[in-house]
Amino acid sequence: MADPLSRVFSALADPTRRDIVARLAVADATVNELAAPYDVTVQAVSKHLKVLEDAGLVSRSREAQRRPVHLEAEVFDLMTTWIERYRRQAEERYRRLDDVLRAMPDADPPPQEGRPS
Amino acid sequence: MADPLSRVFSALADPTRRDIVARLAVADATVNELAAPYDVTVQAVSKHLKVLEDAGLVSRSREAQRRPVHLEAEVFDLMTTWIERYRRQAEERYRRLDDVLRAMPDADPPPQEGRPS
DNA sequence: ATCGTGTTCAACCGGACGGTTGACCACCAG
DNA sequence: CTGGTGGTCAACCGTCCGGTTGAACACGAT
Repeated sequence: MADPLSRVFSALADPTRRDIVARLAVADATVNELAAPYDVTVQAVSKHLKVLEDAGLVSRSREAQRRPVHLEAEVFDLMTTWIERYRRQAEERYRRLDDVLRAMPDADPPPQEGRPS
Repeated sequence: MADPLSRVFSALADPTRRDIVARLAVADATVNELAAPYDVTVQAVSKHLKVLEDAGLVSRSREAQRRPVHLEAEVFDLMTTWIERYRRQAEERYRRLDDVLRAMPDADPPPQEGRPS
């Protein structure tokens, strides 16, 4: 699974990982701090962090023997760009469809047009 | 995996599924039409559509014996809301950190502080 | 009633995933 | 150098996932 977009989406598909991101948005934290709230082993959390790191969502710097984890928020743009693109496209399509329906040449009269909001 | 957010992220973690969404943003299509470009079986695509449907990204209406697939773009908001929330939070955190650094009272001069860029 | 087309269901397979345990490495403190 | 603490690596386990094949279902056409 090479492509970055897949990695990011996949990384955020896990609730624990999303929660970790949420907490890192507040403040950097060490692996042990991050693992504390969950009832899984520290190793499991370390794995989660590796997934987040591979997705570019997180970076670990070395500070003495601790490895503080830091949220790398730029990658979010990758997703929002993708999402917005197709959301817009779909909305545009609605608009166009409405136009077509409204301009119906002589077909059966469209009652009040189907898609209000 | 009950929660909607996980389902949406997970659904979009697959490149084929993202491509399907991209194509559905342009126009509705049947399963066979959707399957044509890929070198996988129709059944596989049908499975992909089920995943997208369970995530609320897609709906299938019955029209004669065909089952046209339609993109349901509202679910995108679920993701963008989540993403924006933490992106903002992280940015806010940066801003605040900068303020603190700039207002450094008289503490020992922080060499360069750990995180430049 | 029968055929053809479009779609889905069911069973199976290999590989990835989330989790565990146990050993190991890196580093500071005595 | 000997611990102790924070973190990772490695091997293993059960489950999910994307794919296949083969059969079934739904419906229009003949």
